[in-house]
Amino acid sequence: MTHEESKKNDEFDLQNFLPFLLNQAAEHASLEFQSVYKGRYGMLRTEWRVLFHLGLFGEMTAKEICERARMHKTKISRAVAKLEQRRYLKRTRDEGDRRAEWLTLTPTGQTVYRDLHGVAAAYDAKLSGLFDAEEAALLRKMLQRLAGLD
Amino acid sequence: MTHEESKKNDEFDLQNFLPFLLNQAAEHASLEFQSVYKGRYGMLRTEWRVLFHLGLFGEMTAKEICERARMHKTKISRAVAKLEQRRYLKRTRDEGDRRAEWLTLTPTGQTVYRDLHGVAAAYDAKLSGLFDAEEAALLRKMLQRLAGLD
DNA sequence: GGGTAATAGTTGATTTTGTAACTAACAAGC
DNA sequence: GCTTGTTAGTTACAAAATCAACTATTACCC
Repeated sequence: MTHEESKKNDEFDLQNFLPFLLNQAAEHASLEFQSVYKGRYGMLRTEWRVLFHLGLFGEMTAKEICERARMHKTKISRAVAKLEQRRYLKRTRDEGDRRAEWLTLTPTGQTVYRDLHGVAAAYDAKLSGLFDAEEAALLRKMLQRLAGLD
Repeated sequence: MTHEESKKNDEFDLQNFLPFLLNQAAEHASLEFQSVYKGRYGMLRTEWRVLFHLGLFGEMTAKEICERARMHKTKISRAVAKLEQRRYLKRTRDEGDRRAEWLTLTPTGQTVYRDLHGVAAAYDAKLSGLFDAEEAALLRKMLQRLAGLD
């Protein structure tokens, strides 16, 4: 059986398997933007995400970032350490519960955030521009559903 | 400024940033299925993908899998080694070009593939079932576009 | 209040991935 | 047919992700 035949017999092929497709799209969509925060600031994706959360939501604890970003706490812990080391954020112990600490961006961190936020917004617009407005809105809704975010 | 306020002021928020959304959806969608191939056969995602390619397309070289799956050749190389070790596939040198080798599933490999293929198809149907038919078709088309697969 | 369990966050060991350099085989030009 | 360049695939080393165990603190509850 040739490749073409086996493809035809199979109505379920790889190009249509949603987990695979989603992964390909996600990887591809991350690539271009990744080169910006990596290139300009030597940041990892984990670090970018933490920075982005703090920039968007203001003061947060590591635990809150875990939940929102759905990342493991060890990843957060190391990303926070790196961002602190670069003076992008500062930590403040919660005096009410001394296990927790509040994270906020320093002025430097905010500058970096604003820069990257701008790039991100532009890139998002570029991606959205592949579709017309209703399609793009529908896409977001479907992705949120698939991600279990609704 | 409270979290809610800062969210409202920002028309561009994280829940709508496509690379983030895509990533969340992809991770979430992979999770359930991942537990099957991991749990039943102790396979990694890379290995599952190679197995899937060979099952769907028949005989292939590592290079062809690289291109189709968009995975780096070292990942393929290691996944192939693992699958061979478990006797899921066998390699045959191409006598025309002795650098290349053809990979095919063994009967054992085919059995595993058929099992996982069934699970994957069912899971895909479940995910697609979150939307009506046209929406699901549109979603696939949009993801292919985002992935640069069209 | 003392013991047990739970929680926030960190650290260390293991596994997996990514990057570069490598081997072996082929190709092209002269 | 020898040199140079390219390609298929592997291996070695560095970077990063995962998993388990750990510290410090708080909550429960008898």
